[in-house]
Amino acid sequence: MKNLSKTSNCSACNIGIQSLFKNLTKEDIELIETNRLEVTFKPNETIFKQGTNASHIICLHSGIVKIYTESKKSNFILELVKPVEFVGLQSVFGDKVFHCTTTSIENVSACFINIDIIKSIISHNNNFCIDIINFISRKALFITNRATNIARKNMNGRIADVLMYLSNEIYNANPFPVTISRQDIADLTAMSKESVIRTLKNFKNSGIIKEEDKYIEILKFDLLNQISEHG
Amino acid sequence: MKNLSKTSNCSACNIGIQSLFKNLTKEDIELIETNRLEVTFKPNETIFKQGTNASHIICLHSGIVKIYTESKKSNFILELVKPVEFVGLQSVFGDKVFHCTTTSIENVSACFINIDIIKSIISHNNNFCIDIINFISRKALFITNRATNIARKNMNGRIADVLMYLSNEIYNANPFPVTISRQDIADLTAMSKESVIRTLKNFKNSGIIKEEDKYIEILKFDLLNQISEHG
DNA sequence: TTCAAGTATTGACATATATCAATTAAATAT
DNA sequence: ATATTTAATTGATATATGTCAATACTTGAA
Repeated sequence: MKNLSKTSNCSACNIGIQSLFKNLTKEDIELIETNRLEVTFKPNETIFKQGTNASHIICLHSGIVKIYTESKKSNFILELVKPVEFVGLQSVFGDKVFHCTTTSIENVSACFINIDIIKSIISHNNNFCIDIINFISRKALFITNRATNIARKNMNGRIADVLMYLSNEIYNANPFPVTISRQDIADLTAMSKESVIRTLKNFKNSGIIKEEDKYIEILKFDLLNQISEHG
Repeated sequence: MKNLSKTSNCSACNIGIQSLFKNLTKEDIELIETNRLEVTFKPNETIFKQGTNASHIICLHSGIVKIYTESKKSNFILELVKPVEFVGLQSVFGDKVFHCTTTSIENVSACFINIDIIKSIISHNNNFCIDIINFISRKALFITNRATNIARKNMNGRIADVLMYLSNEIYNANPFPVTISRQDIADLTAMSKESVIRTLKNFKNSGIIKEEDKYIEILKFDLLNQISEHG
């Protein structure tokens, strides 16, 4: 974890209509700009640790992170997050303690923003407030879907889900680079890594996917969708 | 589903420091008061249906409801909700469509509040806004824990969890009345109902719980906790 | 280039959990 | 009170998934 001089600015991050910053005033942005802390991480470094005080959120600037709950036995990855996106809001507002650990999967750069700054903007900027409500609501629905799919689907269905998730929502590519490990996929699907490997092998043998040079390509999207639905 | 004349008022519901109404002005409460629709349900009636438009939230006034995702194969109950509590906020703000079905378990009375009313209050009452952020954040963390526990624990652990959940958070009693079916417990724990029955039987035989006249009593709380942690 | 350490793969086997069918008990309607 | 439906229980069996141990493959360090 290395603290660098600022290589970016908030306005540059504030892209796309879905940004949480879209209703900030110039002064709000300035406030964040002067109070943020830009930090870089190499792969596999801990950004937030489950159980610690939630005093900051991050704005993920580059690189993918995983968010997971830890235990002695195993980890369960709730979601992968790609830039530009915020991490930690639920914990900050829900319990002041992080319920999950956040770890870099690739080289990551992120801005730490003290929660008091966010709260002070919330207290006078109503539109920002509404944006946060929408953001956290969408997170809640996402986790609802995750819970349901884990509870209901068999291994084939869960692997089908994770493949589409990686292609459609995380890497936005097909073929997509496999920068996560088999263990990560296991932790995403609540399976053992051996079962992940076997299921992927079956999918390859059935011509549903292809893997080459650390890239996976989805060949039969419809079939994958069907497997996701019916196991 | 029967539409009654109003038998309650919002101020009476607005009890306890954790209420979502605690920062509403007199005028805000009045606005809700005049626009709410009080409705009663017998057991097993649908209040919100998954997939339909999320135009209202409810304030649950009496009786317990279950919130679950449906599919051909099976249902997965995300949570039980007891009064006084709000239902539907995540869906309203996250996607405008209900991701879950809400069904009465007992006799239920609830007020339907149009989302436009809520939004109009949000737009001028910043403290209410913050209360909603906190509320939805806590929901998100709750589901996070549910997902994690389902993903990680074996049948014994999941049944231990559900027993403590019912006693500590839903019925607030020990012994507590079993107003939900074995199938409901199965849908809460992502198990088959036969496995639920067998696991409960084991717990009874081990003297961990006792069941009499539709009441379950937890006898060995520490042991149950241990089972929840270590399977 | 070789070595060491981690990661991926495979096969054999154990086990947890679901499914199916039959029976009993409880709730509801007639 | 009796019949009918629904829910709970039980046992036998099938199946999905995990575990363990051995081997191969990558990757980065020396």
